[in-house]
Parts: sequence; structure tokens; C-alpha cells
Amino acid sequence: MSKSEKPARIETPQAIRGTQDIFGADAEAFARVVESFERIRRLYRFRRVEMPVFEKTTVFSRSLGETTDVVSKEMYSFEDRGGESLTLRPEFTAGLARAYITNGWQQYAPVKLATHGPLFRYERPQKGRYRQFHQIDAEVIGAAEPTADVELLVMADQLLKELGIADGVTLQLNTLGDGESREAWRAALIEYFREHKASLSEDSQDRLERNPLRILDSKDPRDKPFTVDAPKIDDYLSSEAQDFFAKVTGDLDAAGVAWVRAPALVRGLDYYRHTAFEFVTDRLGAQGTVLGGGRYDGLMESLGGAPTPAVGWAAGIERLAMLVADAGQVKESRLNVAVVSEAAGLDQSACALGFGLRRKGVSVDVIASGGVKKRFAKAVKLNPQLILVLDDRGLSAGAFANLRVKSLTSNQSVATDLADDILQTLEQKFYVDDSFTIEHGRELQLRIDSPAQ
RNA sequence: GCGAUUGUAGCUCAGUUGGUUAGAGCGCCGGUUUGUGGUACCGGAGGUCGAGGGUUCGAACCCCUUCAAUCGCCCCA
Repeated sequence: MSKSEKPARIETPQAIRGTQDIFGADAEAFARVVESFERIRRLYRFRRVEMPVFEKTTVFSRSLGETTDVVSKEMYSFEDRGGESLTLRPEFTAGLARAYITNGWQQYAPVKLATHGPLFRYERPQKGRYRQFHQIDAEVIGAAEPTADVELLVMADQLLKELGIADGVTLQLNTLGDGESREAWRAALIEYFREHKASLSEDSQDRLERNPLRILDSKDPRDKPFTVDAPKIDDYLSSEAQDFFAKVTGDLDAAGVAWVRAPALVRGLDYYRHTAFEFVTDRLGAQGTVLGGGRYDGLMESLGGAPTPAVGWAAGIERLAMLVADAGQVKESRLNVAVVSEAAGLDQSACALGFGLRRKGVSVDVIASGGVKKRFAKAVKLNPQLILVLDDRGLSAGAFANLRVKSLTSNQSVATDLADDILQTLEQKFYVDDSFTIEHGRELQLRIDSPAQ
């Protein structure tokens, strides 16, 4: 190739907008959220479900409502090679409901289900809002009693507390009433807002036809004066719906879960009834909802199933992980041992020592490449509890290597626990004459006579 | 889908009014020093200034388009 001819430039494909590559401490925070959820859902005896990432488009369009933003403009839908319209799941609940019907899970009812994984919505990305995002999800299907709502809420409360992020997060609670209450309230809201339509914001004028409940939580100052005097759900609740909500709030109080009534709290999706709730923080800007859900007694019928009461919630793992990271709750775990080879001929032995220690459950990084004199400094930067240095300086005849041990931890018991593992491993790998101990603040030298076979 | 801000080395950022071969710190690689070691010093690699087009004798800088991130709206977990 001549100098004037440049090789064709190979362009690196960009990551898809709204997707993330999560690494290091952020990935640890993410894993921490999932691990805590997995632990707690077992305590509450929720059964693990693995779900397909895509479904027939009708699973979502029928259950969420054709007019919702999620269905009308945010779904990743495509035709497969057979001409079927499929959609990457934008939420868990609809797919779980479909699975409940098609797999005959009625036989387990009431069944408590938990899952987590990626979801997809074509939205404008922002902090805490991605096109591929991840949720943990818990549902109780086939339980009509308010105790199911309460169990889910107490479980969510426990999760947030165990993640160490409950401070500054409040549980906002509302009821949408049963189907009849909800419809009556909705009709009253439309009638009320229609009288003031000209004074409402453009967004709310649009919402009036599509989703009038949403006007209630509008942030536009032009809407505020009217939302204050808008019809209240409490005036439209049937006595059954009132009793239901009273039982939920009473049981929450008994369980010691703090909540506030949020009469303007509504759900975006059509299938919700009765209890609606959000755990909200002011620490994530516009994406303040950290966990949300409610009761969806109408959903199963929209998918052709028998009427089936159900409640559930979902929480954004990224949002929880951000709060966990901000609270300084998660660090990558500290390295136990760094093994440093300070002679090229000992690199293999250093690796062998490392492998042996790892088989004993000790975390190890081996440094056996690069400039010999800079390896110790590299080891220090890894911040291990112990550094093991192998070198061959000043060896007497027949000797194989020197081993030096330096403790970087102030916790002596950690070091001595590790010493047992190290000694055992050394005895497997090398002939060692004297037993040794590791003492804090002191380095020990050990002569190794020859490698074991 | 709408509005605003930002985009320069692996990372964090300088870069004057448009003017030589685009810089620093950290990180990375190598060397010297130190020698029970984490220091200091020296050197090196690494950039089509997000991308494409335009204006100009000359563009990281001005204009247009586009991509992306961030903040808000919308929506939602």
C-alpha cells in the first residue's frame, strides 16, 4: 500500500439511542437492586417467572388501550418473516396476563409472580429514561381482597428500605374506584373541564378527549386553578369501593407503612381500578416515580380471559440503582490478594499461586506483566488486603524464590483468615519449610525451596 | 413529538478576535531514581476537534444539516 492510499476507514457502529452499557460501580448498583428484589420476593413467596421479550402486538394494544401514548407511538413493533405483527414488550403486566390465560395458571390462583428484565419504549431519552430500560415486577393474580394490595405495598416498602433509599421517597396512594365509580368520575371530569376548555393548556385540551384523568396531574400553571376545584373521586366511590380503600389504608397503617393520600394520582394505562400508588422521590428530576402500580381487575377480560382480579407493581431498576449509587451504598468489593511476580521466571508460579487461592474462594489479581519495577505500584493501586510478592533476589543455592507478604488492611482478623488459605495453597504448590503467620503492619519473608510437581 | 444546553486524547477539561505542527492534568506504555517498595523525574504512544456540507487566503472557533448526551415539556417505572 502506498503512502498516499489510506486504508478504507471502518466506521464503528454507534450504540442505539437510549440504550446503555452499564459498567463498574453502576453495574454493581444495578445488580444490587436485582439481588435485593430476588431475596425479598422469596421472603414474600412470589414465584419467579421468565417471560418472552416479545409478544403479538395485540397483547399490548388490547390491554393498554389503543389511545394510550405507549401503544400509539412508543412501541417497537415489526413484522416477522411470517407477516405477524410482533412488539418488544413495553411493560410486563400484559404479557403476564396473557401467560396466565394461555398456560392455565388459574389452577394456582391466587398466584404471586415476580420477574425482571428489559423493556422497550420509543421515547425521548433522558436521565432515568431509556429506550431499553429494566424493571423489577411483582404481581398477584386472582386475588380480589385488599390484603393482596397491602402485601405488595409492604413488600415494596421493605425493598426500598433494604436498599437504603427510603429516605426522601414517599408512598402516594389513591383509589380509582371500581369500574362504575371510575366511569362516573371520568364523565364528571370531562363535563367539568369542558366548561373551561378554552383556558386550559394545549396539552390538557388534547388530554380532555384522550385521557381526561391526566389533566389532574398537569404541571402547567394554566391548568392548576381548575384542577383544584375539579370533581373528586371520593364523591363518586361506591360504598364497596370506599370499604376496599379503607381496608387498604387501615392495613398499611397497621403494618407501619407511611403513605400520603394523593387524590390527583391517576394511572396512565386503561386497565387500572381501585388502588393506585407511586413511590416518588424528588431526587431524580422529572423522572421522580421510582415504583408504581395498582389494581387491574379489568385486564384479563380485555385479553379474552375470565374476569380475574389482580394487582401489581413495577419499578425502574436504573432509577433505583441511581438512588442506591447516590446514597453511596455500593462499591465494588475489595480485592483480597494481589500476587506480584518480580522476576520473569516466576510469572508462571505467581499465576499458579493465584489460581490456587481462587479455588479456595479468595479473590485474586495476578500482576505478572509489564515493567518489573512498576508491578508493586500497580498492585498497591488495586487496593488489596494483602500483597504477595515473589522474587528471586539474593537467593542462596538451591532456593527457588522469596515470598514476601504485605498487609494493606487495618483489619487484622481479615488478614489472618486469609493467611490460612494462603498457607494451604502454598503447601500444595510449593515445598515450604516453616509455617508462617501474617501480622498487621509487618512484612514477612519466606524462602521457597522449589516448586511442587 | 416540542424547547434549551453541550459535544476537543481512554477520562476530566483548557484552547484569547478566525491565523504556525491543537494543549494540560489524570490514566496507559517505557526508562531513571527510591529499595521493604504507594514517591519523584524523564520519555513515548494516543486526536479526521461528534459527523457531513458551506463561508473564508485560512475554521476546533462563523453558518446550515445531522447524530448523540444532558435538562425541561410530553409520557411513564
